[in-house]
Amino acid sequence: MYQHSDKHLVAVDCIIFGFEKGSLKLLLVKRKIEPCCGEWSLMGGFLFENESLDEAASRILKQLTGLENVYLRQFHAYGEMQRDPAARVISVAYFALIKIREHDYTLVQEYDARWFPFAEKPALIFDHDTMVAAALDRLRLEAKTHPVGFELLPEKFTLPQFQSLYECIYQRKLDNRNFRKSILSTGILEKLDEKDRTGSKKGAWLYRFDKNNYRELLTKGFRFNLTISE
Amino acid sequence: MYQHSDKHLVAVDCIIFGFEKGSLKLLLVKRKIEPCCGEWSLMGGFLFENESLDEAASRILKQLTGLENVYLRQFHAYGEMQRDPAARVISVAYFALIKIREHDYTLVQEYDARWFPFAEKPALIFDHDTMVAAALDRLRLEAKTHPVGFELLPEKFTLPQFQSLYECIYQRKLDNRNFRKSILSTGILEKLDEKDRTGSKKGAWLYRFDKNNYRELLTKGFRFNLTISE
DNA sequence: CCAAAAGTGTTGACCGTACACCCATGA
DNA sequence: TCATGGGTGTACGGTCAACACTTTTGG
Repeated sequence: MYQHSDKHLVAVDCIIFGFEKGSLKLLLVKRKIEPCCGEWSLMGGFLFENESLDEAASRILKQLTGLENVYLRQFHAYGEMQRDPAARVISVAYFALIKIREHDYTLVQEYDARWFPFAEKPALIFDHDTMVAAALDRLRLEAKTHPVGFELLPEKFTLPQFQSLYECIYQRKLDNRNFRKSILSTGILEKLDEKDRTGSKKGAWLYRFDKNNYRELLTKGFRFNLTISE
Repeated sequence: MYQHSDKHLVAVDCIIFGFEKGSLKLLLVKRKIEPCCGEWSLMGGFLFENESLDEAASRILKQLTGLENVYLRQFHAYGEMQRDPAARVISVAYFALIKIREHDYTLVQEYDARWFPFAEKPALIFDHDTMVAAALDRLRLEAKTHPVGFELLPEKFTLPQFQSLYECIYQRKLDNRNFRKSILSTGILEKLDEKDRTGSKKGAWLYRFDKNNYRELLTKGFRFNLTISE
């Protein structure tokens, strides 16, 4: 079947988001092959004959971070003729949300990779800047209607941290009273009996994402909906 | 470069939406090649060496409908190993919104294609049912925040038609007073001095999408936002 | 005791939603 | 004159947005 049709190189590129010290970060690698060897790029790789696109994305993410079973979503396929000057390559882009503290630092070093705060991101090869911009758009969309913030924070986190994450994602100051009200009113945060005193002398209460209650609420028709007006 | 990497067949499949006689429709073709010859499927084709994904989608849409420059958006790439039993094929899915009256009926006949009301859609080959469901989800998302309804209606249309379209998309009855209020308040509809009397004896006023005013409004920070609660 | 971050309530404006009757016309 | 679909306005409740001071504690 289909013998006479053209075949193509298919790549998968991963936009890897993290959050640390109050800023949203991006994991980038220094490219080791031509063309554009030595320049910054997204982590990517070619699709194998015997794996699905999702499997390829997981494989590539694991290669660089050591992580599995993290939040990873396809968001767009890029297929312009000249996007890679060396060859005609179709690239399917995925974005991942990971907890920075949990990834494998040694792997990142091996790959000559680095975490960049979003604001300090260098120019990337090919159409990777476009991909990053699209991924951020998608993240913004997701973060309003799904509790994805938790994917980027450690298991225990404070409300000021949580708010700061949203402020990074939307590049905007939020009112802390309104933010707390709306996030707490969802009932998906579990307040712990511990404080985090690294950020202040008074200390901030730690919370945990109550996944079970979230699932429970979903079945009752609840929809996560943080209102952040554009 | 990249000599040792696997190459793949890449297809593009189009979910083609239309709206006619108060129902949302889907343009499907009867497949002419094995496997699954004779079964209903989406219109698709393989990506050529010398065209981008978007170009392939336009080409394939034009092949079947004769239309160019219509609303056409990529929404997902499908890459499961076994999705096509005959070969390993990556498929990039696009959805199109067209005005049924404007398409080329003879082409559709040549291809053994047919418009199906959404509710009467037959089972499709491979993962095409999944694609259709995903496309509808995407259409619902789009229709809330972008004035895509106009892509499916003739240039001049009545408010009852417009409302009926939204009722089809969201599978729900809407209150006509509220619907009119919200759509008219956007200021992107231009009321014409004509009535359409095909639907009733009284006749309904015809409107036209005021594209220029819409663009104008966008620059002023306006965002289309029809509130249709899930 | 002071600096620095955490935490806490109220009000007004706007928006979404619910709801029922009259109008115009051709048959 | 009647059946059919087209068109119209209001009131209530809930949600969003704006806003400033007190608390805690380590240094």
